[in-house]
Amino acid sequence: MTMNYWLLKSEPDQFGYHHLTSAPKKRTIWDGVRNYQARNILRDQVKVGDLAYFYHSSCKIPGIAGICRVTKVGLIDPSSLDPESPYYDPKSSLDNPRWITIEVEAIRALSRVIPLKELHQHEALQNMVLLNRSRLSVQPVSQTEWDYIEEQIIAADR
DNA sequence: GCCAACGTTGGC
DNA sequence: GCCAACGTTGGC
Repeated sequence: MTMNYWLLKSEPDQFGYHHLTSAPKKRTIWDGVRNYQARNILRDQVKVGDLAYFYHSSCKIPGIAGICRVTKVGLIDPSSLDPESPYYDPKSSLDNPRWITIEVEAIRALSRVIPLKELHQHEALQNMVLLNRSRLSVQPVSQTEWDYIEEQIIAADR
């Protein structure tokens, strides 16, 4: 069986990692993604059991804040069907849903946010999607990159 | 708040 | 299907 790794962006002012850890069952539906490439990844590639970095964007110190695990896939994004939601999409419906997403569960917060600036400094991470396609809000992390970050950055903090 | 990068829309 | 105009993301 193959294991996939991902990076999910969220603005901590709206929903930070601590929101996830204090949510019921430490879980949340990853709603509000309205970019087709990101949607396609969520719909077609992300599997239950995959791990993901929870990344804080558009904030004072952008970076990786925690780790989460995928608990459900193939969910219709509820916000897309809710006329009250800022993410409402009138072109989406229950019968023909346009925005498919996942549920994730908090695994652990990192002892510190690993700043984007720091990731940039590692030669081994120069090919990370995060450092090259900065606007994609759901993106793959390679096994090599994941292992490097775990071993060289996260473990080094302990 | 600025602005570069880049995604989306819509006229043709 | 092209591409100009426009909107959004996100680091700084």
